[in-house]
This record gives sequence, structure tokens and C-alpha cells, in this order.
Amino acid sequence: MVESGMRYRLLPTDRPSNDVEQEMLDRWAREELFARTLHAAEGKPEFVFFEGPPTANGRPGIHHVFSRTIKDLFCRHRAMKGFHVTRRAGWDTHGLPVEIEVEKQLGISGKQQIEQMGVEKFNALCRESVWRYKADWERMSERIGFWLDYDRAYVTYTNEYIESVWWALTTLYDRDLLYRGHKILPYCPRCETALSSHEVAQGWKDVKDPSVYIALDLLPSGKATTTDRQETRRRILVWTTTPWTLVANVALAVNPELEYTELRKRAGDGTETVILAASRAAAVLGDDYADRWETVATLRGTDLEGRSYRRPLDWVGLGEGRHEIIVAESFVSSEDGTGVVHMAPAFGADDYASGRRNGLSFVQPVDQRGEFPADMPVVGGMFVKKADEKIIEELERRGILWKSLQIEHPYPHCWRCETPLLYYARNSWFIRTSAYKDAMLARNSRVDWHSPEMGTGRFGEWLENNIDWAISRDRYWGTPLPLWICDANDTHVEAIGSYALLEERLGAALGDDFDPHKPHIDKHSWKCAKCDGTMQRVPQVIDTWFDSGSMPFAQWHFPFENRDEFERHYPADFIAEGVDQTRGWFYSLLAIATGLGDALPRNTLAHHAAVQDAVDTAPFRAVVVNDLVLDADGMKMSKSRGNVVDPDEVLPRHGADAVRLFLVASSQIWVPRRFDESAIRDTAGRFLLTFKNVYSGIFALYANFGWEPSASDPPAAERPEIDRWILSRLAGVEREADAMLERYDATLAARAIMDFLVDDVSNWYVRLNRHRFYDVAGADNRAAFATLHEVLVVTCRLLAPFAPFLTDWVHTELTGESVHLANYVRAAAHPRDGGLEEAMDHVRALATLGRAAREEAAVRVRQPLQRMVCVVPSVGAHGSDAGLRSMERLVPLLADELNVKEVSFLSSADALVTLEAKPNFRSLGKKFGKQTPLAAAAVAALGNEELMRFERGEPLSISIGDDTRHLDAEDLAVVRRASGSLVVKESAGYFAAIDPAVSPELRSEGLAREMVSRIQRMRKEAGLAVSDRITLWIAGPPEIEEAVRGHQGRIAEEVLAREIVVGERSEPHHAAQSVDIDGQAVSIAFERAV
RNA sequence: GGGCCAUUAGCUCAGGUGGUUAGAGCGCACGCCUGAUAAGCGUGAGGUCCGAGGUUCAACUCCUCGAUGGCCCA
Repeated sequence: MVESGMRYRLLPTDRPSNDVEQEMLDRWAREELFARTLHAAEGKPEFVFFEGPPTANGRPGIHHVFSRTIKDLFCRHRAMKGFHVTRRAGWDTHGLPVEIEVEKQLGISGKQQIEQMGVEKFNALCRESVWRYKADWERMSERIGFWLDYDRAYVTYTNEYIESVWWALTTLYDRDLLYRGHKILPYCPRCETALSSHEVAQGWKDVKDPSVYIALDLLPSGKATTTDRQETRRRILVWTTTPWTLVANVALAVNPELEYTELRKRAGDGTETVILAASRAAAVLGDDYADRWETVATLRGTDLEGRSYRRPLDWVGLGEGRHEIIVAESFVSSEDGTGVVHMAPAFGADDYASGRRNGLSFVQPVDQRGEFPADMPVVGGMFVKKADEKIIEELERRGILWKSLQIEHPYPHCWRCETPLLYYARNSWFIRTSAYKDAMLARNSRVDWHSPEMGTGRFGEWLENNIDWAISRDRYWGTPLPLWICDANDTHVEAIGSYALLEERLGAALGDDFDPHKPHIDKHSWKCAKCDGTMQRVPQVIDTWFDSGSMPFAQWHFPFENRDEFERHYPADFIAEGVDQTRGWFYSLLAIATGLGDALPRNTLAHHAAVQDAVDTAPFRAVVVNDLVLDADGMKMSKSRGNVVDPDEVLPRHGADAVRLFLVASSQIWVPRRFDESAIRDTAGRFLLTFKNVYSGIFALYANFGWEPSASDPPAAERPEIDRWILSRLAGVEREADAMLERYDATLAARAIMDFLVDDVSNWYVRLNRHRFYDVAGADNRAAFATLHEVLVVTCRLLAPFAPFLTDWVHTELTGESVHLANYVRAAAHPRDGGLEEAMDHVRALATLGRAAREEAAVRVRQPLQRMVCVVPSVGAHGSDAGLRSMERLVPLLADELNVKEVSFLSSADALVTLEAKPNFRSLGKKFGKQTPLAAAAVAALGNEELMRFERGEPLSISIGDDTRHLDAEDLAVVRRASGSLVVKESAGYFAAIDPAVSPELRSEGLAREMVSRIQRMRKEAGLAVSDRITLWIAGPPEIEEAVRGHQGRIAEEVLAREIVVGERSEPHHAAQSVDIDGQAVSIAFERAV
């Protein structure tokens, strides 16, 4: 079959996808195709894409394949739409993840050990470690066809990048948006650093914690109440899930508005009472508490305010400030606990704020490693979370433990090392994001979020509750905070926004080997301009999210150079990342850009020209957020579960095209999807197989006999109906897919293209026209080849963003050009023909019913039948003959598909039809209201005669009780049902009726066709070429011999027989068979004719 | 504790503004085709639309309260 003159290469179905894709990867590399596409688009308008930088010290997973597929496909689409799409890679290289990796590598842990080995050495190792999986990332990205410019990748640890970040920080400082604060921060005692809220957001886990109720003695005071008797021991119930913080208890808080109750135990001597929120009594003391407790008094929170109590533990001194008093705070809730909150200002944000408001003393008996001082009784030197048990024992010993339970609740953990976080008062640097929250909201409102709920909901809510961004980190490997502080007066602060300024301060050049990282940068100091002190850099580095959020300008080393590049690439038209970036990169981009404001060019543009109110732009105009990839059972992938999918294994097995298509098409991008390998094969894999078969098994196979595009192909307008139909559909899908992608709906676009190729092209157009491809000669056949060629070329283009490998392979065969250099949509598409498409829909609906009718009549399709009568809804009822006429031209297709001689359409006049009425509930509902069901029943009961008159225009009315109303045309649909001896199938207003009678003539013709089928099969088995001519001998019962004689010409034509000899046995030829036809033995033999 | 998203056939998913018989693909059963053949096609059987209330002539659809799963937050 493979001939030297072969124009179109074939694609055998057993050639692995991986093999084809490797061929394309080689070709792309050899031809530098990515660079060529960029070059070809030079001078075209820019479609701006930002690559969110991954950290290359972790291995890429299948979820990275997902987000990278999305990035790639929209970039490819816009590139094919004529935009220039810069796609710079980027690497996020700083931060705790890197440090932890190095710690693991070295087998060390904690800051002390890092200091011991030396920060210089440690950071040098970090700088290397960052690239650990760089090759894996690049290989994975290349393998999935993600075109990204790795040669020009931006790297966040480079001097240039850091200088741009310094500029941003300094700009914020100069605008009073960067400040030093003291706040309670979530703190990781293992990493010995505070975490930002968006880091905390990533580390929530359900854990079991103690749930402890304690009863603290209320001390007598001047504020006497009726129950205030000396002999009564009054205790107040307090709840906590962090017993260790009781060590630092300095106050209790009650809600001033809340009602509290004082209860006395019915049994016992009655000298003891407890106090708690009235609404919590049942929950804390049991539903039947009233049986055991009597109410002594009802108090308001304000009644308790100012009272003294005895703290639970007395291991630390209380220092300055008020202590052991009850304060009133509105944040105290009555939804859990006892309505009384224990306050440790060093260990809670609310506590701290309340401490400031109420002048409470501040006790922090916990060191940087989260341990109590060694000299503390009972728990000295213990890690606080481990001390809970000891403390509970101690509370019990002291007789103040009321009850101790365990609860499971979410608690934040360090997102890298999984250590439970402590809330801890620390010195830190903040960006005053809360000062420009409204500006962020305004910019966000202009972002085109996919899905929209993500923007208004999840992200919007987050912004509404914005708190200042704690950006300093007490760590080593990161962008150093460019602030220098006077050692004599810490209000003398200077921000250094460029290396030039640093040199100026130092009065010396920095030199070629300058490294802005710790520890080198900390060596640089100078004399304070305001006093005699020395300016020393603050020790901290910054949150690595600030690095990545600075990429819009830092990737260009703006503002120090490349101003034009920045302006050309800001803001982004499009970004795409996983849902986990909502609080990560999406936020840091917006927070930094908004804070910098007009310091960035093009940062105050109205978002769309059409928008009237000129709202400032966000750094990204559209963002596509993908949700998680779950395993086949819907479980989250995690290393501990062992269900993580390795792209390196999956991609060669199924091919990147199939994986990409599966990820995009299986469900909307922003809902979680299950990654099931068998599902890939069954959906995307099968689709691609169909695509290959249409190209290779139909088009290429036969076109290689001599067809190629030429002027002798009939113009589209002169081609058969069905060719113009598929071209019309093609134009429709082209427009639809493009519109979907413009709207960032990749899923619907992919589905539209896939459905078109499978249903319209393969299952209908190709199947009905196969015979036209078996011979390249003839105008009708040339039309078919030209049509299918065009369909395939355009489909390749439509599909190219999703499946860039196979489409390019096929497109290059078809046109000699890479699909990735083609335009996504044709300049002049074939015009749509809505009438034709609608008529074809009717034909296909009737074909389905006709096949069902044949099945019911048990007559195989090869047996011709005489007639079929049809009804099409909305055609024929009210004289819409135009609809019928447009269908008439397609009738031969229907007759052919169902193998019937005549197809006719029923009208009311036809004796074969009975009319029935179907009620239209929507319009009847308006007229009849509650009576609608009765009216509908009345409509359905209307008879044939009444309906015939109604169709002729006579009025028709129905009566429900006393109510008689006229019916309008919209109240009912008249349907025609065929009656008589026909086999009828009906669906949604379509009727197909088949006459199952087989006359002797039809029988004969059926036998002839049966013979053709058998002979063809034999030809194939004998290994004949499609074009070989034969001489044929047929012998059998009279009925069959007669049928062969009667249809000799047609048989000869179909099986390419030069001669047919009937009734004589042949010589023992090389191909002879006795076949069984309807229980009769027939002898068939042939030889190749020369 | 709060917010968001799911829940429709064995599986994966569709189902504007409430309205006739809730659909598709896969899988399954049966069959067709036999020059796309390690392919292709058809027909069919499968559903308490998560549950309970409510609104309505009419609820998969709207409302309330729950359940389960997932994500996010305090």
C-alpha cells in the first residue's frame, strides 16, 4: 500500500501517540518553530501573558500539567489570532521551602544550626538547591508542548530582580505604606519565623486538641451583689483549647451585652456557685442541668466587668499593668465555650488588642523555639504544645479543672514543615494594605475572573477582610529588606531603593562580585545622617510572595532599564494558575501593583475603553483559575496517600495531546476533576483515534491515489448538498470555538470541536460519503476530497491549542505548513446555511427513527424496502412548504441511509395520518391557571376531525366546568401519527413509518446486494488491491442466480468484475468459497483479470 | 462557627428566564457493517434528579432546613 508517490503520509492506528509526539518535538526543535511563531508576529499587537513562577526545588506534578496546559492553550489561541505573545519563563527561587530542603539535605534543623554552619555557606547551598528539579520542569513543560521561553527566564534571586524589588519596597516606604509594627503573628517555632496570612491559609489541618473547662475563683470586691456572701465560693467557668497559654493568663473577658447566670448545685452544702453565659449552661453542664442546678442570679456582662479573680497558674511574674481582672469585650461569643474568654495578650490577636485597650500586663514566658523557660516549674523547657497534658494535670491538682475533653478542630500549621503554629507577639514589618483595600477592590472588580464566583466570592471576600501584609521574615535565603536603621535611635530609618544609592551611602563602588543576599549585605553600614549612630540593615528578609508579585516589573529590571518592554507588557491580558494561588500570587500581584499606583506606568488605565468610569486596572485583566486534580476516586493527591500521579509515566502512555484534552474537556476548568487513566483512554484517546482514522483511513489512504487540491475541484457552491452542509457546520464550529476561547471557556470550545468531528464529520459526513473516496476520478469525488481536506485543515487549526502535536502532524501533511503558523479562523469562511443545517437535523432525526423502525420490523438494512413516510415537527402543519422543499434535496441521503425506494412526507390530507393534539402547558397555564391540568387533558382528548377543522382555520374551544375558551395556535401542537400497516417510530414530534413488505423484486435486489458484500469480503481476504479487476463465477439456487443475472451490471460495477459467469462451476481457482445465504449454499469464485 | 462549590443513569458529565416524555458519551446487552478493520455504525435497557418541608395550576430548576463530599476562612 505504501507507494513511492505517496503524497500524504499515513498514520497507522498502532503507531503510539508518544512516537508521533516525539517526531513533532524533534521537528519543532530542529525548525525552532516557537521562535519562528514569535518572529512572524513581530510588530503585531501584544497579548500579554504573565507566567507565575514555580519553585524548581519540587518535582512537577500532574496538577502542574493542568495549569500549564491552560496557560499554553490560550496563549496559542491568541497567537493564532495574530497577536504577539511573549512567554517568558520564570523561577521563584527564594524562601522557606528552599531553606527547608537544604536543611533536610544537610540533616540539620533550626536557625541555631544554620548560624553555626554559617549563613554564607547555607545560602550558597540554597542558591544551588533551587535548581534541583529545573530539568524536570523544563522537560515536563516541553513534553506537554507548553511553549515557554526558558532562555530568557526571569530568576528572582538575581541582582537585577532584587534591585527592582528594592525599588518597589522603597517606593512603598516613601509612601508610608511600609511600617514597623508589633503584632500577634502566626509563628512557626520550628522555622522560627512569622508567617503571612496567605501562608497560614495553606496550612489548616484538623487536629485533636484538649478542650478544657476551668473554674476560677472570683474574688470579693466592693461591687457587691445580693449573692455576695463571704461564705460562698463563687467561681467563673472558662474554656480554652490551648491550656498552655493559661501560664500567661492575665485577664478574663466577658461580652458586656451577654446574659450570664450564676448557679448553685442542688445537692451539697450550697456554699459554692458557678457563673457562665446563660445560653451555654445546657451545653456545658448538660441538658438536664436545671435538675441539678438552681439559678441564684442573672447577671449582665457589665456586672462582671472589673471584678477580680485568681489566675489559674502562678509560675510567672506579672510585671507592669493590670491583671487578674475581668474586662468587657464585644468579640466574646456565646456560640461556644462558656461565654468567658481567657486572655493571654502575648498569644492571641484579640487578647493583644484588648491588652492594649485595657492596660493589661504583658507576659510572654515562651522563647523563640516555642519552649517554656528551663526554670519554670512543671513544664520548664518543654515545647508549649507538648505541655498541655502536664498543665491539665496541674490544674486538676489545684482543684480548678472543671472538665477536660478532646475536640477535633482545624488548626493552622506551617505550610512547609507542618509544625503547629503559635500565635505570638513579634516585631515585624508590614505593608499597609488595609489602607488601600478599597483601591484593591475597585481594581479587582475590573478583573475578568473565571469562574466569576472566584473573583467576587473567594477573592473578593478575602479582600474585604484584608489585614496588613506582614512581609518580613526572620530567615536567611530571601530578598533582604532594604531598610537601614540607626543603632542609636531606631526612628532613624532609611530605605535604599537602588544599588546606586547604596554605593552613594557607602561612598564606594559595590564591585562586580556584589551579592545583595545575607550575610554580605549586612556588612554594609554607614554613619547616620541625623545623629552619631551607625546605620545597620534590619536583619530580616522578605516574604517570597513579594518576589513573585513583583514580576510584572522586576522581570524587566524596571525602572532601571527596559521601560519600553515593561510598558508593552503591562498589565497582563491573561494569567492562569491553580486555586491555591488565590491568596498567593493573585493577591501579591494585586497588592503590590495597587500599592505602587502611579509609580508604575500604565497602572491607572481604565480597564476597558468601554467602561465609563475610569477605574484603575488590575495587573491582570483576565484570570483563569483551575481547581485541584483529584485521584480517580475523588481523593486529594498526596504523598502520604501514595496516589500522586507522575507526569513522566502518564504522558508517554497516553500522549500529551490526550492528557491535555482530557484535563480541559472533562469538566469545567474551575471545578475539581478526577484524574482517571482509563477515562483518558475512553474519552480523549478515543476522540483522537477517530480523528486519526478520518485523516488516515479515509482521506490520506485514498487521496494518495491521485487527488490533491487543484483548480479542477468544483467550487463549494457547486458541490453536493451534503458537502455544503458539512462546510456550513464547519464554519459554525469555527465561529463558536473561537468565541468560546475569546471568553476563556476552553471546556465548551473543546467539546464543540470534538462533537463536531465525531458526530458530524465521522459519523455522518464520512460514513455517508465513503463511496466517494474510493475513486479519485470524477467531479463528485473531487468535491468530496476537497471538502474533507478543508474540514480537516480547519479542524486541525481549531484543535491546535488543545492538542498541538497531532494537529500539527496532520496539518503539515495536508498543507505543507505548520498549524502553529496558521490563523485560527479563516479570513473568508464558507457562508452558513441555516436552512440546510436545520433540514439535515430533520433528516438525521428521521434516520434514527427509521433505523429503529427497521430494527422493530426485523429487516436488515441491506434488504431494500419500498417506502417510508415521515413527519417532521413544525414542517407541514401550517403550510410551511419551504421547509419541506429544502428537505427534499436531502431526501436521497435519507433513502440511501435507510435503503428505501421512496420517502414521502405526510400532510393532513393523507389518508395514512391521524391528527393528535399535544397541549402546550406554558401557554395553557396563562389562560387556565389552576385548571391547567384539566385543560391539558381536554386538549389531548381532541379528535381527528376537530383538529382537521382547526387546521383549516375554524375556531376551536374547550370547556372546563362552566368556563369555555377558544384555543389559539400556540396552545397546542398538532402532531401526525401514521396509521395502517406501517411500522412507526416517533420521538419529539418526528414520525418515521416504514413499509416492511418485501416484494419479490425487492428480495431479488437484496440478494444481489448480499452477493456484493460477500464478494467484497472475499476480495479483501484474497489480498486484492482496491483497483484490481476480476472475473467472477457464481453458482447457486435458482433464486440467487436469477438475482445475480437481474442485477449483473450493478454487481459488476461494484466488485470491479470484467465478466460474471452465472451457473457454471469454475476451475479450481485461487479464490473460491461456498457461502451460506439465508440457508442456501452459493459458490463464489474469482480470479484476477488481466 | 462562617463562606463558596458540588450532589442528575453503573461511571463522567449536560440540563437560558419554572412548562409536553430529564439528555449525551462511556460501560453494558443485542444487533448491523465488513475496502476506516487491533477500525466503523445502530438499537435498547438503565434515573425517588441527595433528603425533608415550602411557594406554584406546574419544581431537576425558586425558597427554607438538613445530609454527604470538596475547597476556603475564623
